[in-house]
Amino acid sequence: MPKNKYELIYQTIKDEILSGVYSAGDLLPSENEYTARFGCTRNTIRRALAMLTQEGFLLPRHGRGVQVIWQPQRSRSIFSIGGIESMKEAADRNRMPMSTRVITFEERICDKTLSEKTGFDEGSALLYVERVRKINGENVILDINYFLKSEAEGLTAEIAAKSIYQYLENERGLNITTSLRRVTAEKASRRDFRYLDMEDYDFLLVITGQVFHSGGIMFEYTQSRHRPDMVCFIESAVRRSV
Amino acid sequence: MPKNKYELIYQTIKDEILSGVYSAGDLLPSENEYTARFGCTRNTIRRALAMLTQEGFLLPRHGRGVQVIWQPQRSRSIFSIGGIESMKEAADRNRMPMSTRVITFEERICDKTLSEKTGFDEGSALLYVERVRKINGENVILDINYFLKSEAEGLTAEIAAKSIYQYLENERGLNITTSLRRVTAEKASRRDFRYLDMEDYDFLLVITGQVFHSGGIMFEYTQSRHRPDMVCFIESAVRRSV
DNA sequence: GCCGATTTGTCCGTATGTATC
DNA sequence: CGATACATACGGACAAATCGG
Repeated sequence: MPKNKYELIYQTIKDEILSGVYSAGDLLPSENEYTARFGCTRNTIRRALAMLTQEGFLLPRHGRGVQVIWQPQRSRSIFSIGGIESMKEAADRNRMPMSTRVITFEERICDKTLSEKTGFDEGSALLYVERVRKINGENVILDINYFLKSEAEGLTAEIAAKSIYQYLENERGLNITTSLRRVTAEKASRRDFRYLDMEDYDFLLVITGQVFHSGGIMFEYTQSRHRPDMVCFIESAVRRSV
Repeated sequence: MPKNKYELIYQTIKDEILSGVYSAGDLLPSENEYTARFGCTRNTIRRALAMLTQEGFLLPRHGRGVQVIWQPQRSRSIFSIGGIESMKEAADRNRMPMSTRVITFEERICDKTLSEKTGFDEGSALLYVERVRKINGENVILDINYFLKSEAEGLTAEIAAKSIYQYLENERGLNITTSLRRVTAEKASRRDFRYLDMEDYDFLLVITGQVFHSGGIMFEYTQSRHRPDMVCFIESAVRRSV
């Protein structure tokens, strides 16, 4: 349940777009019409519309109106990398049956090499977790995570099999905020072949990232290794003045 | 040269972060201090800071301040996929010598298969362009573009060798606005092997996208095929309420 | 081509809420 | 508890692009 007005408006309009109230190419009602409908100022409407624009749903045009964009690919998407979303949330969102198997759950101390790779301080106590994601009966994703142990206290292999984010947010009250992500393609390792159903692929789409919580410290380094036919999306890209 | 106040402030603060005026973990001056410095309202400051947050430079925390985030990966980055940027712009930004060779430049009519793949209407006249990007002496990127011919009138192979975006924006007055992008890993095709220096790789990182201009119509379908060691970035990802 | 209405874009000033210290 | 700092929201003004008459 959205608490803020702009979130409510954002969700309402987004639902209307997704349910097909407007078709592609249509102009949305004007901002002034929305202010009347939602009983707020243009600023608040504009904030909600800006979020939808950022996600690639809308194309606002000066003097004309705001157009809904046709998006052939969105329907086929499974995981988006524009937002932070746990695997469980993504699977739920797409109504896909997904199961998780924890293959490693152990403590590690951050050495120099690992520190340079992950950004954790040398000597930090970390939790190392490897999980295999099975979707539609196939093992297609290998997730590798390093958590800062001091921040993820109480995390167990049982919880990791369900949803770590849900535990951290609901039980521990952590607030996941922001992350940086890097996308690469990599040759599959022996470990990838061992745990994933690679079919005839010998490479992977790898998404690496750092996650910060609202306490301000980086508490997770994550790597998600996807079989290439598991497509990932950036919801939108916006051109800045150059 | 930024025309708007918020762009100027955004650039100024961004430059300060990049030049190391603040180090990682530091708190930025408060919004009120910035309003005094730039002579504007908090709204305008907040807009500039929001852009930097979106790009992953900042972590604002309620009641505390705005922290600069440490980013080990950014320094090694070449191309970002959070924004729309021409290859030439990215190369310039990173001060890397890049050259472009046009290997195909021809007209095609959109058939049913192509229409489903690209989203162009069946029967549309398209311009098909293939270009190889050489960076540091190596052919590492194969760019494949379909332009809507009616919108890219006057485009020539000579222009394609320099910068298509520059031509479209400056000469034709088109305004590139928004796009949707998809990231996959793909097996290299014979064409990839033929034109790229693949070393011992046999797969590519592929970024596919649709580009709209301010006229509201999709006028470009683009595919950028990168040798895997050419890393790409998403500048940031933000967690929404779930 | 001009004018006025509409619509989005930018910016201002202010008030209040809420988390942190 | 008060001071500070970010978060949300209000209301208004003017600019700039578009469109119909």
